[in-house]
Amino acid sequence: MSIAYDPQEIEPRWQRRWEEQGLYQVNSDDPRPKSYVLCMYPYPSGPAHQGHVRNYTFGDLNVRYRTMNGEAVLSPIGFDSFGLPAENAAIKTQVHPRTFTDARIAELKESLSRLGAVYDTRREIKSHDPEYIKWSQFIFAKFMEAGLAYRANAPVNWCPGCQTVLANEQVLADGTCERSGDLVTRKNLEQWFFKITDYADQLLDELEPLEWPERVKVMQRNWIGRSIGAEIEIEISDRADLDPITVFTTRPDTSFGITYLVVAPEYPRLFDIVTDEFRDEVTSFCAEVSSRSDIERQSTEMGKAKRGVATGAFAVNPFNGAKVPIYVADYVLATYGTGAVMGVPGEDQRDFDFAKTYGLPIVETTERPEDYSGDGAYGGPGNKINSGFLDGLSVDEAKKRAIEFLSERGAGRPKVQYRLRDWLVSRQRYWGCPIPAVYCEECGIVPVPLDQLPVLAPDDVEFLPTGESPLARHEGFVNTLCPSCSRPARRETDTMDTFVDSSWYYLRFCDPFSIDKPFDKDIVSAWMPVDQYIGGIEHAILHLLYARFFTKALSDLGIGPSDVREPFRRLFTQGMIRLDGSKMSKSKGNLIAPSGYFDGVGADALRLFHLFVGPPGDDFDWTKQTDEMIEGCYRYLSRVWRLVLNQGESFPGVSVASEFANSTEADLELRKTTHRTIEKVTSGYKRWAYNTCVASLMELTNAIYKAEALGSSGDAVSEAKDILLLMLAPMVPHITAELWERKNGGNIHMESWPLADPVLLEDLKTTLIVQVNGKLKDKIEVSTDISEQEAIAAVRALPKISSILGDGEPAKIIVRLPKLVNLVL
RNA sequence: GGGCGAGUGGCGGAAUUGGUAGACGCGCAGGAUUCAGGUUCCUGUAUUCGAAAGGAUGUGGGGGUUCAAGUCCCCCCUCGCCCA
Repeated sequence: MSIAYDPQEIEPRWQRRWEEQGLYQVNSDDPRPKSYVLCMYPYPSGPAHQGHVRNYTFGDLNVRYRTMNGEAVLSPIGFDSFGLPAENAAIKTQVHPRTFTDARIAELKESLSRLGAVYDTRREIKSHDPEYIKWSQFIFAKFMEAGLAYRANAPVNWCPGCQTVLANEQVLADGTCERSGDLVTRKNLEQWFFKITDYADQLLDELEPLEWPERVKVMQRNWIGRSIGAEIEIEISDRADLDPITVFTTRPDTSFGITYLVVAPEYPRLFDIVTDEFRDEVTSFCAEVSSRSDIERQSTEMGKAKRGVATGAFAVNPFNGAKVPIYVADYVLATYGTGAVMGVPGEDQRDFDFAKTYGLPIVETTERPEDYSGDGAYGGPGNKINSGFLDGLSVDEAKKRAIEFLSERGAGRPKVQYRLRDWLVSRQRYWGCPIPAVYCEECGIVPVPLDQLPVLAPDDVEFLPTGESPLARHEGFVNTLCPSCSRPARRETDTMDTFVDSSWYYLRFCDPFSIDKPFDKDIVSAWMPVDQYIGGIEHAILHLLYARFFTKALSDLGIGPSDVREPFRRLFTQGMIRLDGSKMSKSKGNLIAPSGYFDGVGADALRLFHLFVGPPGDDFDWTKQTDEMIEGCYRYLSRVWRLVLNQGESFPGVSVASEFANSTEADLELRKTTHRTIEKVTSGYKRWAYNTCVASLMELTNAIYKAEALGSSGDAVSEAKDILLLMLAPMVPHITAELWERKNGGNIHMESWPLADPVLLEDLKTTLIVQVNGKLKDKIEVSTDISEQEAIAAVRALPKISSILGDGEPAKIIVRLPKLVNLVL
């Protein structure tokens, strides 16, 4: 009896060997077909949790599987090491964020290493590394030169908890900060933006061919929110001194149904429009609205809160000359469209509700379908009515005709509107990449030139909970010379959103060795796009949209290769791990830390569990039963261990068919099972159905045990064991490497993925299902080339069937050879 | 309110094209091994009627299409996510 399976002895040994051997170091001149497998850039929060384990198990499995399929696989790892937690810790403990972060990185690296994940370690990247900062800043400066980075005064999201400005994407649906949970407020501040809206159309259109989960694509489409419609200039009645109000609408066909106009409380010219009589009321209304969140304001359920007040002014409908009142209402946002909308209560539910509340007329301009029974607004198709020259046209025809009418009169134009806003990138924080800009009284805003990069934040700063960046208080940092005219100037003290760092790291991974540029275009072109990107669904909008924007912008600026327009060809979003029963919270932390499992059942058993527990894309609940299931995985691996080491003799290599000339019946059965398993498991790997791969491999294991008991020959058994190990190798690398070396010598992960012998996949016999009225009655073994007559005769001969039939005849016989015969009585 | 996804034993889940529902594992029960516990091995395990043979029912609920529905169609319920 061999010594027992001891992961504590095996795993560290192999982890050391993989690191020493550098097997997963690849170069761009590798003759093998290239591929690129990447897990999303992790924030180093300390030792890995089970979510990491799942993520990096999928990543490592893909790297090893592709390598066994003959590809040169780029498998890098790095750390998204800037961010608030390190700075918050600094404020609390006065430990420098770098010290704190480096310690967390070391812990996460240790976890990944103990998981058995393999990387090209030469390519490691850290966002806070001066080399990386330099090129992030270089890109920012290039964006400035190209007008893609600009400063603007804008109403911004301010989180009082984080004491910083947030991007729209970082504000949750309920108006709270995604990080701290505090209610986000509005502030007018001058900030840095990236002009992502320039790329709105490309970001939308080029989403189509990507092999991404459909729901991620849908989320991005919604986020970009392209709507096609028209801008209409609406004159203010009896106020020739005022410019018209511009409204945006996707439904110009409903223009004859305009019964009022609404502007946002923040509408810039609101107080030009308001008549003296209404001025006080409007003023107090606006003050009241400013305390409501956008979400509240857009909600359709507001209870009794006042949604709007009249301004006393009137507008003239350019279509029919009708005078309609102008209101100010909270449900119109200044930041979307023009900050003014036309009120069409007949066809828009929110307008309908508003009109009802304020006693405004409602005009229907679309003929309702005959069976229509709704009593609110109707937004569906139908012919136009009450619409002058549009009457009788369909909605689409009327849209076109209405835009023509406006264009002819200079009262409007076709217009495409986006929901996507420019990306607010400046943060009033210390632990981020400093924005490389200098304010000079003579030269204005000047980007810091390449030869003065990186701009590094000084270490001798005070971390205080004031909300002001420590950089702003550091005289030595703030005071500088203008790079352009050398006069005294002031340095920008804001840092970049950390999403900037994660927007180009995958490009740097292709060529982290360049010292005179962020990366070499040709080398990037050789590896990109990422063939398999793996991460959580929580990044469906933010990170993935920003990275796509960067890829396109860098390509246009000539920094990235012209042929790489999309970063991630295929995306897999893994399911989340939830903790069952949020009540038992105190033990949670301990429950999900993987280190206890590494120390106990080993990394292989934990990896196997994550692969086996269910479909990789599904969420799963971590429960009390989970430990027992992990134990089961460990038991299975022990079983494989005993199976492989208990053989009498060792057969090197995977055997070929000719060596099996004298096989017995049991051998043939085992070989068929083995080769059918190759088919099933290979297809499972391709479909990310790893849970069923594990099941099939367990079945194969059971079959080998059985075959040995039945006296199968060594060759068939040895072949089956080899193939079992090869197919387990990407999943549980340590035990398979150990067993392969002991059994056959050599490195299993450099072996080729097994191919099924087509001869062994052919079935001579199969199970034929016998049904009566579609219900299963019996099964018979038949040869696969059985004829219809033979099949029917065999079915009739069954005692069960003949007793059911008696003297009667079936009304109909359905035959699907060679699988099924159904007698219909 | 709109869109997308899901609902299968005590539990996690299987079932490419409609054709053996519950693979595989966990748990549980019985047996063998063991001084004993653990380990390991074998057997059983959807529900229900039955001593058994065997029968009936069964994939959230209700209809439908079909020789045949977890799978396709319609309505409804519950949960999750995204957008309002």
